[in-house]
This record gives sequence, C-alpha cells and structure tokens, in this order.
Amino acid sequence: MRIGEAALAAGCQTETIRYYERAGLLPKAGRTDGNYRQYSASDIERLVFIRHARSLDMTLDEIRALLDVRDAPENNCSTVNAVIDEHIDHITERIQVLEVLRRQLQDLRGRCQQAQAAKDCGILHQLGHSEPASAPKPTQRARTRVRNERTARHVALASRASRKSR
Amino acid sequence: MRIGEAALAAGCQTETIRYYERAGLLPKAGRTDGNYRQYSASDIERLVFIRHARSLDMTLDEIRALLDVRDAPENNCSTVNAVIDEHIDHITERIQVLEVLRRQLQDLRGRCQQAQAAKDCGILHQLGHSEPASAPKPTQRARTRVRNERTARHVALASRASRKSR
DNA sequence: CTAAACCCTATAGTAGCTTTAAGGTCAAGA
DNA sequence: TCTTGACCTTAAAGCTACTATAGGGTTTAG
Repeated sequence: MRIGEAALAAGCQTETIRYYERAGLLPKAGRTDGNYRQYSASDIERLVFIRHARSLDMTLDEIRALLDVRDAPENNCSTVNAVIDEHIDHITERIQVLEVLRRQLQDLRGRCQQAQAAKDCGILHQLGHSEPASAPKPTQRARTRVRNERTARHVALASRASRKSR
Repeated sequence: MRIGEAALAAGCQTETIRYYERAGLLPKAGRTDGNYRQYSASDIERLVFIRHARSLDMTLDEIRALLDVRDAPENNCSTVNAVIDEHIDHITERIQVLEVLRRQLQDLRGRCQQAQAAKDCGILHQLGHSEPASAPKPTQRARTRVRNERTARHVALASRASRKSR
C-alpha cells in the first residue's frame, strides 16, 4: 500500500502522514525500489488510531502517550485513563471560558443598537476604557488559554480560505 | 512613557507592544534621543482598546476593523456591530463543537474503568478501529476548527510551562 | 513513447505572540 | 569615575499541527 491509499484509508492527506513520520508517531516507512513509502495493514491501523485520537482533539503528545501504552500490551493502561480524564477537563474548562466570553460579548453588543456615528457608538466607547462590559477581568490563566485558542480560529479561517481557493 | 510602563498599563509584555507596532495596529512610536519608544496618553488608550478586544478573543483583523471605525469618528459604526455579531456566532459554534467532543470523550472514558493490561483496555481498542465511541464523524469543517483550536492548547501549555521556568 | 497520476525532499507559511541572542542607554551607588 | 543593573534596542527563531509550494523522480495506461 502506498502513501496515497493510506491517506485515503485514514482520511487525511499524504503530507500529514509524512509529517507523522517525521514527528515520530509512525515508524520510518519501508521503501519500494522506486523509493516510495510502503504501508502494511498494521501501519494503517496505527495511523487510523492516531487519526481517531486527533478527531477527539488530542494533542500529538497525548497520542504519543497512548501509543506508548498500546505498544506494550502487557503493561498497565492507567496512563490512558489519565490522559483521557485530563483531556476532558481541558475541554470542560474551555467551554466555561467561552461561555463567559459569549456573555460578555452579548452585553457589549447591547450597547449599540443601530448604525450611528462612530464617536457615539457604545461598543467603541466600552472597549476604550475601564473593563469591557460588566466582565470580571479574566484570570491570567484563562486569558492565556483564550488568547491562544483564538489563534486557532485564524488557522481555521486560513485553512478554510485556502480550501476555497483550491 | 516608555514601553515598560505602557506594558504595565495595558497588562501585556513589552514585546507584545512591539509586535502590534510591526503588525500595524499601533503607529510607529516616537523615539527619545536614546532611541527608546515614547508613548502618549492616547497611544495608551489605543493599546488598552486593543487589549480589551483581545481579551474578548477577537482576532487582530477584527480589531483592525474596529480601529478603522474608531479612527473616523464621523463615519457610520455599523461595521462594529457586524464584527461583534459574527464573533458571537463563532464562539457559539465552537462551544457546540466542544460539547459534542466532551460527550464523545466521556463515552470513550466509560470503556475502561480500572487499570488493566493495555491489550484489554477498552479505550485503546475503541481508538483502534471503526469510529471512536458512538460519535458521528465530525464534519470536515468542524474537524478543522477543532483540530486547530487544539493547537491553541499546546501554545497555552507551552506558555504556562515557560512561565514556570522564569 | 509520452502524458498523467503518483511519489519524493526541502522549505516556507499559518496566528499571535514568546524566547533568545547580542547588544545599546541611563541613573544610582562605591 | 566607573560600574552595576535595570531598562531599552533589533533580528531571528520557536511554538502546534499541519498545508502549500517548488522542483524534481517513478510508474503505468494508452
């Protein structure tokens, strides 16, 4: 099985597979005479495992931890539970932060009901001084997460945009 | 006011302010004889505006749009409403995706109740074949967003880690 | 024999910063 | 006066998890 077929089976791009190989999640693939990568059924299983974990939004580091356990079938799997539990916690926390954000934004939005001169816009005023809306200043931790999570959206938007242009 | 004081006033790092200047959100700062950047009260206001918007998780592009309106006080502010409304939509969508993810993860977590041999672990098995948990495969769009959002967490963890080592 | 479809490597780009390296400026204290 | 240390400067690299691009080589169908 060559890389294109493997990508199809796993629902990802060929370049992503090469990336996983470079990142050490997949072993260096065997090669044909023409230097094409070759994949066995168990290689595909490993790749599918990774993609499933990614579809649950786990990081490559978390997946590495799961793969390590998977690679040692007699060992104890308690790490697995820990990884999943922590991952659930992260997501839960993130949902809470987003809900606070949404409330703040809705409050902010309420300050300008119709199109008017910018100098009279309640939203611009509110952003200009003191705290935005009635919001308690987000903690440093929350803020960091939010800021970075947002990085996400850019990337998402960027990739959506580039998809469009394909 | 020099850059350090400005950073303190806005609750960010000095390097972040330089970054905003490079990114064109802040005008090129004036300089002292010793080539230090100098900030006026209105420069600080602009910076605070940016930071407030960022604390609401807006992108620099969205903020640029708000600043443009702010810079033309007689112009119509309807762009502002549009930016905020769209931003609220993004966040709402993201919350929904995360809630689906959380349900999937909780389902997955239920498949292994105690530490056991890795080869018997229900979580590893589930990740290994077919679809994870009972989850409908996330749409391409959702998946992209999620994957990228997660990028975020790495960054968050990274910056938390580096904070620790300071 | 050639064109299309596939594969290869290496490099750069994405958002919004943060970190690092290698310095220059300036005020206070010995 | 000299130096220590706190502050500032620029430029470049790093972070995640890819994706895209450039510039090639291989294989296979017609």
